Amino acid sequence: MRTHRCGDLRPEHIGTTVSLCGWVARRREHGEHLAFVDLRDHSGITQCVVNDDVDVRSEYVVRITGVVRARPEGTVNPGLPTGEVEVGECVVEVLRRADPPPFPIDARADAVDENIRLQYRYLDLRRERMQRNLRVRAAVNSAVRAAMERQAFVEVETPMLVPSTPEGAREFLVPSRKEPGSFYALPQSPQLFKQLLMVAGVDRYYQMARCLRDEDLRADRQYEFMQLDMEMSFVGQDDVLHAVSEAVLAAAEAATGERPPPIERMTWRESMERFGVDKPDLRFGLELVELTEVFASTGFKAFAGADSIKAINVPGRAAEFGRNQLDKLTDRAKQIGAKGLVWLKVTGEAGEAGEAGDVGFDSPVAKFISDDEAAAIRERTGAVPGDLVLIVADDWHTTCEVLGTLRNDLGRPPVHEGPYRYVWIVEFPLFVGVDAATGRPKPGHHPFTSPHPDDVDRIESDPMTVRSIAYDLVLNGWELGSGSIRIHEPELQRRVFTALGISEQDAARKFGFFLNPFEYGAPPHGGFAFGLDRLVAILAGEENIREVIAFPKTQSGADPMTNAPVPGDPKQLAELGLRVLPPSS
RNA sequence: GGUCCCGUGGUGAAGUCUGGAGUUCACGCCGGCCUGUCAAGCCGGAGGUCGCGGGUUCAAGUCCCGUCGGGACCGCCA
Repeated sequence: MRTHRCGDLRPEHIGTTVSLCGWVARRREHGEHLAFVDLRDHSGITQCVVNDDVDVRSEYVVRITGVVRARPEGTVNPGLPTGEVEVGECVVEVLRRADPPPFPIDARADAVDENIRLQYRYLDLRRERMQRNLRVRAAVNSAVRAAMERQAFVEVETPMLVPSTPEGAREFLVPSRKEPGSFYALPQSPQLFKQLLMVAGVDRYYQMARCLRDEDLRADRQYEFMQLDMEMSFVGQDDVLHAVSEAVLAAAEAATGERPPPIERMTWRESMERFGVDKPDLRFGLELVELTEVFASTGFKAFAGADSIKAINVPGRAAEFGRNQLDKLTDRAKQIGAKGLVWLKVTGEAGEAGEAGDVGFDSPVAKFISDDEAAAIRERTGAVPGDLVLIVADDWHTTCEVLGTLRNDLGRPPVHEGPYRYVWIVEFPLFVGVDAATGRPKPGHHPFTSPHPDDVDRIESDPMTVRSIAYDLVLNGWELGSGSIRIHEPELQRRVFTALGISEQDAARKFGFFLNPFEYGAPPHGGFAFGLDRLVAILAGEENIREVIAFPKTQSGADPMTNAPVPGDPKQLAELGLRVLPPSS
């Protein structure tokens, strides 16, 4: 039907007769004998000149045949890739009339209520931005596959109907028709299967895996999402990191045209100390400053005896923060778990080089801070008049977390601004926090994660200090994915289970179908999984993964286009042996 | 489960704090004019359950209560 696409035509095509198919983006009529029709398809827009009366409206589907010619002097449109040429002597065939769309099919729809965009997603996707996002996604998928194939990974598909597993995210359940009252679960990840593929001798497995988790949705979380899932045998951490890096860097190059530099590494401990989070955004400063020693013998009650005292210095922004905003910062700090937040506005005149000058703090607690302490704060944070210093004193983890959150709130640029800063976070703790019910440590990654060999001795004596061979990949403050080297020896697995408070009977009951196969010869192995939606969103310059998913759900898990979810049909329910309870009051 | 923001012709906004006739702006839509425009221009027109329900009031888009929908976040996401 067509000889070219709407974004193809250039001066080199002048003189050729072409046929274009697409949607009418705009129509500019100048009386009966001259009209401009901008024709759009996924590749772009071309201006077509019609010298007859023509009845086309916005979004009509048409085929236009004409001759490519240079635009007359002074009418070139530099804003359009095809702007040096136009198609003249046009014959227009209307293939399908169209109702006026509910919103303009161009960048103006960026401002339209997202619910309406989702209700008419097929129109939203017709727009340049969304077409670009779909194609960035396709390019990333393709590059990732190619990188995995190059490295001798074998694509294996794992089932979507799996047994429910006790740990981890809430699962979607699928009722069994043949066994009423029994259910499949949809996989929150192919974790168990991929490790069994290692037992099976597959050696290197990968899959573009759809994962489903029935947890509340966020800007970076949907019920269903895609992971590059992979697992390797007879490897250590460096091998896994290298293989994943190849895929991620190839994907980045495919999306942006530029291959990023090798991905740097940082320990979890350093990330927490410097950035207060385990997914640091390295694009900006505002790093945490250590002050615990400064207040070792302080008279200030809020700081005395605190496990950890840290600060961030927000340069030059003291004046922005009135009492109201400072109260909001304090509320935010409390929301994260802090007992309070100390703020100091640095006042006065900085001294000449080497001189202290006449510098003070404007703060409700200024009178509790000694001159020596004040000088140490200024020296360590580098604070000068006009700066806002925020201090938290609490246990180490809370102090880091609160300031890390404030750091992000106060300094984090939009995700598409500035450079891409990839970083591996390594040496995560094996255990994180304590289970309120059992009083036992909780696994940081999952219960099959290998402890760091240097720390194995402390599993029993000092479990909370044991590091693991688990690692995360982080890009511009977003967690892209995580992985670990797995335990393949039963003795070590037993010790970790014991630390977790899982008895042998529990282990057999909960994980038996998974662990028994290891008895037939599990190779040392490890793997990784990273979220493709998140990677694509950042590479496409989007703040929200819904923008890179063709048909996403809203925050409440609904699809305004299909109206899913819908009430169960009584016949279907009966066949499945299900009865719906009335909503609890 | 919780906190905060939003809901006004097809679309986006103003109006809400401080109650007084569905008022306004831009885009779109319909009709007319127009031979070089390009998010064309000019003239005219149509289009509304102010998300929904209740309350206060002589009077509610505006105040109060509830509810539904959307978004950001906390919890949750081994």
